[in-house]
Amino acid sequence: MKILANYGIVVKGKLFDTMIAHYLINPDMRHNMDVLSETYLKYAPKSIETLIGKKGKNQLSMRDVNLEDIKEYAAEDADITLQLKEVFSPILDKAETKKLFEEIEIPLIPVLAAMEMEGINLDADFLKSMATDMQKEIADFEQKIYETAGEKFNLASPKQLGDILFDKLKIGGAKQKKTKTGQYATGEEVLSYLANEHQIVKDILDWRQMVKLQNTYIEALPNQIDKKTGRVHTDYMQTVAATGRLSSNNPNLQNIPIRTAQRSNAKTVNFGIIYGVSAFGLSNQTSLSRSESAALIDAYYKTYPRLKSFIQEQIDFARNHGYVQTVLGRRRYLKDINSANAVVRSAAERNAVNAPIQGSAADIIKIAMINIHKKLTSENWKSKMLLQVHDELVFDVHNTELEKIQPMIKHEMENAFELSVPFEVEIGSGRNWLEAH
DNA sequence: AGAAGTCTCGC
DNA sequence: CAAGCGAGACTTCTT
Repeated sequence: MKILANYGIVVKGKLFDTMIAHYLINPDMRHNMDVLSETYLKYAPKSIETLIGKKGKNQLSMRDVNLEDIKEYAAEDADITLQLKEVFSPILDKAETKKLFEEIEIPLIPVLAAMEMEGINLDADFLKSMATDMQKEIADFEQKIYETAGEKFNLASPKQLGDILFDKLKIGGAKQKKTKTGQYATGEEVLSYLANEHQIVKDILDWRQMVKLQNTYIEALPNQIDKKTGRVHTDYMQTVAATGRLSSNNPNLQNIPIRTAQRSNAKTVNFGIIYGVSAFGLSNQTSLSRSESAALIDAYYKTYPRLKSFIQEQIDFARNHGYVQTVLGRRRYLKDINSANAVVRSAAERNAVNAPIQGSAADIIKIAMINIHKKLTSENWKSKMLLQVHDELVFDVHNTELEKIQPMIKHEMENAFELSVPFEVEIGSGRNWLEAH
């Protein structure tokens, strides 16, 4: 989807793979992991209280704060500094955490504020014409679906849809998955499984995708354009995600569909295994059978003996200390790690593995952002940093700086923090976000 | 009006 | 039972 009308560059770091390799101390691992899982999946069908806050509390927005105030970020009267201090207060006595607070989170505030205030350009004309085309297509699909169903109903209601599909049309037989409230489940996973049973299921999947794009992005984003600046200005939340990631809202610019290709099979497998996916879960997602999935997971552990011990070490550490931590000492407290309830405890154990990987990646890109912003301002670059999407930074680049700025940004990303393995970074440019990928 | 539930977009 | 972290659109239930 074409979003930016500016010239932009995107820098994307292999943060997830790098963090795993770092923790497992095997520099070649990220490549081997791809090869291994691709080998297994080659013939498979495609189908296949943290340190920094709690959800809903202490949400920080940079939008309403005067940039000049933020620049004086150490000042006691800066709202955000006070809020951050409140969130951090229980752990400010710990030396390592104090360092994280003072050297990462506080210096990040003016960086985020500048990005929010800079805003981002939307190609409003393009979105408008896209909305018109999309509206027509959505209406056509609705017509077709209602005809097939033999009645009109609220297609956006999973409840009504479930009754039509499973009670009236009796698709997929008698035994259908239910949600926790007892209505039929009609999620993507369920419908994809039934797609070959009835054309209406395929149509509903297509309709859902179009409506999602239309309502969440194509029509919603232009409404978020600021009248004064003509751009959209997201709010970055610094104290929401349990792992230390940022989040973005009003609008969320971290979930813009920028590429149609999802995640590769290898990625799905790597991702799942590190986070403790079961054979059941993997087979659901990849169309591998349960036993094939179990064999794949087993092969992973055999190929990477450090993987199992890393997982066990994280769990043991969490049991002993009540928290796990990232490379910079960012903590995630896991109150359920010793729970008697196996489901609850297992979830905490997966958190113990996930948090240091996801959180360390967040630490490292934050350092890179601070350093890049420092260079952009002190060296009087005209280009601006616009967005952060977890492992990716997006810049609005002045034409004259296009060649010169790329090595600088790449270098700052790759060298933000020294790990036991190199951190690989890709960089691309284009006239909009899509082209730059 | 607000909360809860369901679903789907991103990394 | 069954992969981590988010935001948000929409429907339905509760107050």
